[in-house]
Amino acid sequence: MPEFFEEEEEEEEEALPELDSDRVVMRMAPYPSGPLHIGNARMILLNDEYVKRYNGKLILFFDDTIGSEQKKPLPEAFDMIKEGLEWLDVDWHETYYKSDRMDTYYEYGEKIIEMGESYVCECSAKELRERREKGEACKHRSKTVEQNLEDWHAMLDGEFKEGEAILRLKTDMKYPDPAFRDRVLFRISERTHPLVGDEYRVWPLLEFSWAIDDHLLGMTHILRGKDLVMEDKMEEYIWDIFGWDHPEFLHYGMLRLKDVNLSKSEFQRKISKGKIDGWDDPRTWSLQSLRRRGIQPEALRDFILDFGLSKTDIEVPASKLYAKNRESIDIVANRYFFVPDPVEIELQGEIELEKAEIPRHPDKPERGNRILETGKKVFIPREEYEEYQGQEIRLKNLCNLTLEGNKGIITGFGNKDILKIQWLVEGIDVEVERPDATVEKGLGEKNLEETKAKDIIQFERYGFVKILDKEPFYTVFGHR
RNA sequence: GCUCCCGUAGUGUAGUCCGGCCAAUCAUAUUGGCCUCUCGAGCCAAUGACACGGGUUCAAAUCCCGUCGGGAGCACCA
Repeated sequence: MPEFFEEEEEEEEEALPELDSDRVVMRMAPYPSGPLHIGNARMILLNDEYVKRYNGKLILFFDDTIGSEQKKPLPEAFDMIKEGLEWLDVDWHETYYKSDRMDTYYEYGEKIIEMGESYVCECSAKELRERREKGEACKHRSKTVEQNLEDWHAMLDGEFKEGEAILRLKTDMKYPDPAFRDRVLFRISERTHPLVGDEYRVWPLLEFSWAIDDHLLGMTHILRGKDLVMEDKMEEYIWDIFGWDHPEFLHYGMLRLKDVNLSKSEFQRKISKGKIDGWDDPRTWSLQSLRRRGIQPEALRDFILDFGLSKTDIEVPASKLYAKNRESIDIVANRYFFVPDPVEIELQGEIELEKAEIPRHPDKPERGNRILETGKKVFIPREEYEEYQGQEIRLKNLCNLTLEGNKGIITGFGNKDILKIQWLVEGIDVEVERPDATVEKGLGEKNLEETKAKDIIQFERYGFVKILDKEPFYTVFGHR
């Protein structure tokens, strides 16, 4: 067993490119608008994997600037993110908050104005966009350093309202990449921050705050998605202004799960409107929701690390994650019968067996058998009841029968190579929460009483579920 | 439209930097067989790819040019 794992880890590491460095300091920078979800896992696990491999330092850096109206920091997100990291077995060494470092950003913001590299712009967002497109500078660009410093202090002192003034970097309005023309460094926001309240009204944008912090905290490697490649150039531009060394950038492409939507802010809206129960709703694909479904952290890690560091955009079906997870849980999950949407049928003929004995796990006989009562009246799933009318099927470990309406005419008892289905003569009410958040009801065998909450079990022919509650018996569906 | 990135089997991925050891790796998927009283697991086998077109070279998945396709950015979000 240990050998098996060692081997697998070595392969995993070889899949990642080597870093050309003997010292590694990296950071994960989640934005606290909700818990981490499977889409963030790539950023997290790649960082963690590299740092562990090089015995480096990993910093958790909450990117909690004020955000936007559509993307707000959420007070409970901070703890949910840490909870997700712990679940994923990520080791980090220090924790920082952007909102805690505002004075540092102001200090360097002022420096960059003094160096004549930035200016306070009073254009509206619309004007700015139009000029950026045309490559035209506005009149504010040519102000003197003294005027800019004065306006900057006016911004800080609250003399401008939200949207009335911003600090922009002087790159070049003719720069070929329109995205790079005089980007915004600071802007005014009158929203209340969940940690620092109304203490600040001028907030840095990520490019500036990162340029400062990545240098100040001695980052050696910066891992980010392809969607943020332009931030590389911004950071380099700012580092050059201050004459600082450049850390190395690593990029990964966009990861999409087929048929799964992964927007944190969208879920934030739905949750606040009450359309979704909470952050562990299976539809959110948050780490919390995956844990709830019985996904194992090592399966997720395996799944993600398999993609390596490629810049290719990928779309993978969730079934790939399930395949990994099955490797982890198949051997631990004991088997039980669950009859979804049960239909009662009456057996015709003599029943030979008083009890049916079925192993708890087909590959682990040492776990013993579970015993099921037999009887004339048997519940079977409606799906098979309807689909196999007139055909011979087998009640697993009990008997063969031909379905004739609500009657089951017994044809024999020996094992036979026909469809085998689960059945019960008695049982307890069981609910299964499906990945689409609907709840399927059915009958579960009485032996389920021997299980514990949090156990992962398999309902034969149905799939793996995690037990959440025993009274009432409530489970969450993981996958087949 | 402009800028940047990417393009290996159904899906991912190794190999691309430093051309030959690549008639191309591994996983997953699919199909068939074995095993198993689950549509689970396991075992064995098969299927299946270098986007296209030029060029350089004794030799190209690998280098160069072009084309096509996909993605990202062009927010006072991250």
